[in-house]
Amino acid sequence: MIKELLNECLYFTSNQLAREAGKIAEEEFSSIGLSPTYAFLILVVKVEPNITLSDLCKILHIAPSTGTRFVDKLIQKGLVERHTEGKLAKILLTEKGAILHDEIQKCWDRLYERYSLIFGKEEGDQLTKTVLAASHVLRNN
Amino acid sequence: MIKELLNECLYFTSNQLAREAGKIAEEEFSSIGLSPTYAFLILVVKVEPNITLSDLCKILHIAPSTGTRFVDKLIQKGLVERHTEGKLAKILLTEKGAILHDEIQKCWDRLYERYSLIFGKEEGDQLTKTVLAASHVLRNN
DNA sequence: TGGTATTGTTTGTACATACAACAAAAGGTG
DNA sequence: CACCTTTTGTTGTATGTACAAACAATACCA
Repeated sequence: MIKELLNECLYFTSNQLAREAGKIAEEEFSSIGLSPTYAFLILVVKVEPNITLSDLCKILHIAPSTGTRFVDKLIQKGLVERHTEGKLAKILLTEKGAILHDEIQKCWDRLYERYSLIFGKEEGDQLTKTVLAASHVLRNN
Repeated sequence: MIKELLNECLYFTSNQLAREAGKIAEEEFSSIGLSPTYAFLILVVKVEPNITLSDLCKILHIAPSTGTRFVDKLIQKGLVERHTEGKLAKILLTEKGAILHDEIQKCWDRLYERYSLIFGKEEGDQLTKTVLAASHVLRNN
């Protein structure tokens, strides 16, 4: 059957996994009204204040244009600020962003627990490692 | 470091994997001017002519609205036809679509070979199985 | 028989994401 | 110093995808 054939395709299966994982992550982060990638962006900026846009994008594995758009939206929500210095755009949290950070951290912890509950902690960790390793292998062709 | 923490998050890693796998798939399918999911849609319709939209969506794991949009675009390209019967929308290939199907099949085979080359056949297959299983586990909570 | 519930599809709208083109600044080489 | 190249960021535009609402056809039930 065609369905089985599709299930042997990594493009197909990895997209499915990402979408399922995404649904759960969105659920967990919905309480703060941000989707997961935005939340992660704030986590990164909290740890690395004054980070440049390009470094931020590298860490989050998003394209620079995507990074600009995300920052724009978070500025609109009053959660981060952009300080342009020469050609560099440095990002940092506003007070409001700093306050929200704690909530985000909690969501993140809950998300991890939820995955652990579903897969079992050991296996969940193993899965994540496997998936990460695979994406690295692909990136380096 | 924050990067390591993100790498322990399944949402994050699975999205990365999907995007990397997607890049390669898009490369392979670019010769026919379709992105992978459209190509898969044609594969499915070839095997299951007169399939209903909803069955198609189930097999491809996309939302019905997405399916409608995809079919619209493929009709525009003259590759599939939609025959509405009562409340059912049945999809089938046009002649042009049928001709393209062979090319798509070849792209698909090449894609599989390419993943196999990168990961090794055994490990590639294993990875795909693991990823599929994980997405199933998530789907059933 | 008529009314309501269910199912299947489409449309409006929105979002995450990317690429290509551009602008602006920085750095290097003559 | 002046020019070219590289780096960094932003904007225009496009794509894949989804959700919710609207719509349409059918099924069920009193």
